[in-house]
Amino acid sequence: MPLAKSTPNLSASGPHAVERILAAAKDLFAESGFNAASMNAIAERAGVSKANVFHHFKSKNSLYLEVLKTACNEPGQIDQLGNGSGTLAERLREFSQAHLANILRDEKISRLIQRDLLENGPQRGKELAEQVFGQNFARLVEILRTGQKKGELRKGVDPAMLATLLIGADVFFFQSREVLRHFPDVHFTDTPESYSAMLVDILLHGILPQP
Amino acid sequence: MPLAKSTPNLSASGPHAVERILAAAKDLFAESGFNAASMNAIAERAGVSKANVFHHFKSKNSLYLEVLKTACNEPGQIDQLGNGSGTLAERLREFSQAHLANILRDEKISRLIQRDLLENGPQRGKELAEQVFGQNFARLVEILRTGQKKGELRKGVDPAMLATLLIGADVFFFQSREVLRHFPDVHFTDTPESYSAMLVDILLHGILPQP
DNA sequence: CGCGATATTGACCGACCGGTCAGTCGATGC
DNA sequence: GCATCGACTGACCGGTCGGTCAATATCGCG
Repeated sequence: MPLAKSTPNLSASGPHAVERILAAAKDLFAESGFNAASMNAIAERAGVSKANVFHHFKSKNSLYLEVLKTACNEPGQIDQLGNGSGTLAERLREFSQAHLANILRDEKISRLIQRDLLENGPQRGKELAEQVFGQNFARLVEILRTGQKKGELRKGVDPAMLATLLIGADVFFFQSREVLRHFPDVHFTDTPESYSAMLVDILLHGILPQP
Repeated sequence: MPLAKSTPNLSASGPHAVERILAAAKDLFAESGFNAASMNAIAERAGVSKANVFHHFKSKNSLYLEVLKTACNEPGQIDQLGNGSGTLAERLREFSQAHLANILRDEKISRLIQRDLLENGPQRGKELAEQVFGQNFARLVEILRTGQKKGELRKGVDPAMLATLLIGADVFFFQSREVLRHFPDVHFTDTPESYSAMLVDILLHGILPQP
């Protein structure tokens, strides 16, 4: 047995108990939801006793909130908006691809948030809007708005609507892949890049002939 | 006490027990999900004993499946695609508005399906694709494809992608209203018609200036 | 009326839930 | 050596879960 500094835990390997509990809780909450993920299961996966979980977190709900908080602050959730150079078309393509890749990479966190919003309704919706998504959404809208003032964007387009469409298309792709996959006409479920590319192409040029 | 025909039930008023159980189960499953909706609560809301629920449905899961089946076959879920007259623009506008209105009107069913897909994953995704959404999606794609052959639609556009975008935008609006509502830049959360209108406008003409 | 079938019920079961509690263990400071 | 403290544990609590069962109420039918 290797000697970690002060060998604080004897049950399972790796990091300290609190981190293992948080990791196990994140997995189980994301897989099964709040109710279906039992404290017994979380403790077992973390390699500690259930009582120890309650020693570190005063209740199941506080553990859940802690998981949510740390999950939302993980690196990778902050979207690279690509404020930098390039035409609007290039930047949008870049953003859409990066955004969709983020969602797919942190699938657990995405499912966690999706579940939370579904179960906790409007009240949680406000919290998520203000504390998690608000800043990034506002930044995206601002970028689009300045692009519109510089003439890169049509006058009649509402920047907030365009931002909603960009994000919503990715979110819908994420959570409906398993349905879309079985439609014979759909060929992009396994290549998110091509989905992003087609999305931005339609948004840029529209669907009417003769641009 | 009024004399209904043959007065089959003495507990609660209205339709027979089975229908009341199905209605109560639909409500509770949609509100709370499969696990959180207890058979006790369903029986209580239906005005019967829990044992009676198990008399009519052999298990909680079979009751759930029955609810899903009847819910998906309810009138109003079959989208009016507006095969009829009018330009492509008019028909798309019509379809998008009707589709979004359908989702919002049958909110319980929409939440039910959303929950089911989230909890039962890929396996249920296949069932939903084949038995519930497949026909309507294929019809929408077919309409778009014929429109493309008649030159109403740009060549480079993938009809399946456009259909996904049309449906996905509405679904995302439905399930993210409570978040979007709290973004100061967003003004369309209370007027789905304007959302649909802006959506179709962007899809038709794109976002670049000078069409 | 009586009789079989069906609808309905309250009492009950084992399993599991979130949460508590008394107490053990090992490190630290004096 | 010894008191103290946080990490940790197994046993246990009241309560709820899905599901069962024997008994009763009500029905359609001859």
